Amino acid sequence: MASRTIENYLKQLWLQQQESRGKYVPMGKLAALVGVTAGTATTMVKAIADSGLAKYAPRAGVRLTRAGEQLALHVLRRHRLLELFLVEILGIDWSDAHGEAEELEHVISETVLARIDLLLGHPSVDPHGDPIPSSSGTVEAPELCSLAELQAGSKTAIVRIMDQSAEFLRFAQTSGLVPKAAVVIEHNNPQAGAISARPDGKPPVILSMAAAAKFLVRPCPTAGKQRRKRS
Amino acid sequence: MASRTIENYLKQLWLQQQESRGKYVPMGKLAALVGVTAGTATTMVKAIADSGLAKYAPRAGVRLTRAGEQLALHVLRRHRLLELFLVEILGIDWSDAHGEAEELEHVISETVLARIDLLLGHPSVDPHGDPIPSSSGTVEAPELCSLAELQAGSKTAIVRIMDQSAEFLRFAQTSGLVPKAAVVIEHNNPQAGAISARPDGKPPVILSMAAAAKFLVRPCPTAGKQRRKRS
DNA sequence: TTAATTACTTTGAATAGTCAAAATATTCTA
DNA sequence: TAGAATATTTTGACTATTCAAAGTAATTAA
Repeated sequence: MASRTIENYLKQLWLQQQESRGKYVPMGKLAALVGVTAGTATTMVKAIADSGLAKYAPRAGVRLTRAGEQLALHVLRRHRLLELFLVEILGIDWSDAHGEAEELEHVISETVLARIDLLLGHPSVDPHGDPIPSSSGTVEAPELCSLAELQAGSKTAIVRIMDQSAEFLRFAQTSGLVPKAAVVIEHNNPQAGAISARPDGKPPVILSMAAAAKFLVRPCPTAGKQRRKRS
Repeated sequence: MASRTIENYLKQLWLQQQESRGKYVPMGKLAALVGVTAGTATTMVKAIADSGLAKYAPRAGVRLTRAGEQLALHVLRRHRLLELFLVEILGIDWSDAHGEAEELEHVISETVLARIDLLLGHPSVDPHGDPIPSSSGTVEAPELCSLAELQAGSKTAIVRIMDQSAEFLRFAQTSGLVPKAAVVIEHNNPQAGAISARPDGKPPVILSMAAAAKFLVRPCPTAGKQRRKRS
């Protein structure tokens, strides 16, 4: 099977492809994500491409093949199920779960994974709201908008958080901006470059647009409303 | 810290030293336990000795230093807590738990281990009855005798099983010879080279002396009884 | 006490993964 | 469009771990 190292490259590649809508991922980007030098990434990617898991275009970048995507999704499934397991069953801190899962995802067996999945009741999202790929290697991520896109006065609920760093998650938790939390937008003036959001039963939180964009919510402003607004 | 590989060498070394009462472990033995060639073991052991975790005497063998023992015990603690966790919490088969734990023991963090320990209620033995070293690196294994040493008619209870192989454990389980099971010795004629033991509520099981020796029990024949028998 | 067997060590080579630095492209800027 | 700046690839080297095979020591047997 694929080594730990290769599993990591594939996973990062998949995640990055989501961001960049399937475009070729540049070497420098991949190298940074995996945490190696660009030269190392080039070497590894050529090996990965040789084994049929990715397509490599010199100086353009890399893209996963179907087989590569499948493998990446299996790693991601392990990762996300483990995160949820660590938080729900073992009571590990939300902000630490990601790091712990990074290690475990490469050594957990199918058998153990199946038990975890069962114990958690075949969950569909991890503690950050990220969808858990199915065991057959499919994911559906619903289209969501972010806190930054909501007008003052809107009521919505956090669904997903697009930042796995322990610091950001700690901030999100103490602010009350966790998945399933109800939130009211108090101020959102585009000129100000920041918004104020009030989680249910908590004091309002000021967020830069960049930070607000990391919180995906539902419901969104309706298409109708948006259209009316634009016209 | 120590690599996975080195952790494995140390663990096997510790286990073997228990068997051989602290004597130097010969290279061939260690190599077989770790699953490498003797040449590889020699190379690794020299490196381990250089880092102060073991004492290496060419052509005589290896022995752990105090530091090496400590490290080995931490690995063993992880291993045994994980085994119990896999069986108790995840419902993994008894006979599979050992193999699964072999992998996990090298990647589990102190934090996760502490949660597992807590969840299990700070247990003192793993599913095979092997004692779990404390977090400060101490183990006490009570002196036990084996099924093979009991006379016909004795009643006792299985405490520990000295074989981790999945096949043997499957056999033990289907026979009802599991830790805590009450057992009556029905026949034990030294000339026959085999005994018959009946677990509570199960049909009797025939065991070779070698197999019977793998089941450690309590209570043992009393010293008094033994003396009387010998005289 | 020599010879044979067995155990152990050494040597040379291989693999996976990595980095630093040099060489090459590409893109951006003026 | 000629540099300059930036990104990528290549090269050479290094670490950790392994094996096979050759060499060496110790033990056993005759």
